[in-house]
Amino acid sequence: MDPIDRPLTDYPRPSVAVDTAVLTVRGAELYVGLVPGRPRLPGAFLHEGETLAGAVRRSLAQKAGLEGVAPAQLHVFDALDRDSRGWVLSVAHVVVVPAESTGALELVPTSAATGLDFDHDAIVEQAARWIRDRYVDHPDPEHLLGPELTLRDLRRVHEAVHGAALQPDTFRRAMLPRLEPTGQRRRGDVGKPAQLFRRR
Amino acid sequence: MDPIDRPLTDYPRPSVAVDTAVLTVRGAELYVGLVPGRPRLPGAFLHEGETLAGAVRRSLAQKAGLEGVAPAQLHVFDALDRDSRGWVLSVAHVVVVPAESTGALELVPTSAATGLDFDHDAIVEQAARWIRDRYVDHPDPEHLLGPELTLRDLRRVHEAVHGAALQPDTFRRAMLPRLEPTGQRRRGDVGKPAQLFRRR
DNA sequence: CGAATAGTGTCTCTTAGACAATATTTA
DNA sequence: TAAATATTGTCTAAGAGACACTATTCG
Repeated sequence: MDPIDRPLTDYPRPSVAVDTAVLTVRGAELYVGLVPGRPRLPGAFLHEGETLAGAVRRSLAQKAGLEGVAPAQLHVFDALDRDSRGWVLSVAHVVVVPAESTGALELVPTSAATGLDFDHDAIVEQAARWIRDRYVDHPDPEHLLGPELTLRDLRRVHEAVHGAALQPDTFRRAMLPRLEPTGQRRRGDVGKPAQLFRRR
Repeated sequence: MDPIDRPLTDYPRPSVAVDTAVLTVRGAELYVGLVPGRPRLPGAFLHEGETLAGAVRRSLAQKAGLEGVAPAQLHVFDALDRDSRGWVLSVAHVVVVPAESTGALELVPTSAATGLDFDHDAIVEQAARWIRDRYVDHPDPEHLLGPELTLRDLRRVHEAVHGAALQPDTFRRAMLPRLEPTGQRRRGDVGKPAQLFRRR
């Protein structure tokens, strides 16, 4: 009999956890949310009848009061000694939320999120790389901004995600083909009012 | 007590499997290796005390006689109904081997590898995307070719991976900065002998 | 008006892509 | 010599990046 067709009960099974890097942009920096008072990302064990994304949503709802997130998978961490309590695989996830919606999490700049429990340093690093890749080609794929945005708003987000200053004129020309002008302008600030755009 | 700190025994655990797309290039096409006589990728259940990469290596050694591969993770498939035998997560992997080293696997062009068991169609698709991304910027990151190669060899590989013809001159100029000339030429074929290069 | 921000013109440099020409081998 | 392949020259078009200039608002 082919091994893959043997009954499932023949095998001891690992515990499977999810751990999630909740990312957001505030000011000019990329932040990650930690469990209040602890140097670790929010996580939970996968329950029977639940998907991985479901476990992520449950853990974020419980630990941070966050609802309606869309988790993306990063990597499975499987080092045999990664958890002193036993055999635990962790499926790392990333979730991106607007700055107002970080719930009870403690925000720390990703660059300062080191010395975390388990292999959570590596998860933060992978999550930062993941969001950087996402924002190379698209204006705001994770909806960090509301539906109407100016090029300045957008550039601030990209600068925080990218971790470097961007030239306003080059950035504008790169993003314009992917934006829809609303015909409106944002008034009230000093300076020439900026056009408002929608994501295309 | 924080849920993540409860004893592990409180939770029912899933079975965890690995399933691997073994990719290679033969002629002008990208192939994937299937279990002989079955419409599925080689796979196995994760055993206690074993890493995921270890399980991949074990399954490929057992089912195909393949040794010394370096598996890369793609994605965890976790649909609740993906396996009729019960609760099974599958961690999809990809492995790239030279055309001579495909062991006992049955090679099928990736474009023709549809209608496979479980969610293996999706794994093949992701594996093909993965290798395409790997070969965009590097001459031969997965060592599909031997240590000494001509630009023609390299272009054939890229054409197979990319699934499209490439211009010899443009390709040459794109790859040259990433290659080390050996000073040797390959003789014996018709036409001007081509320079031999090494990966830099 | 002056400061601040938005937006455009334009120049340079690099690169991709294509076509053509030259170079060197085998049969 | 003819056919085949390697390699280089060169032109064009597109795009990134930088700098300077103009436009429009608030205080």
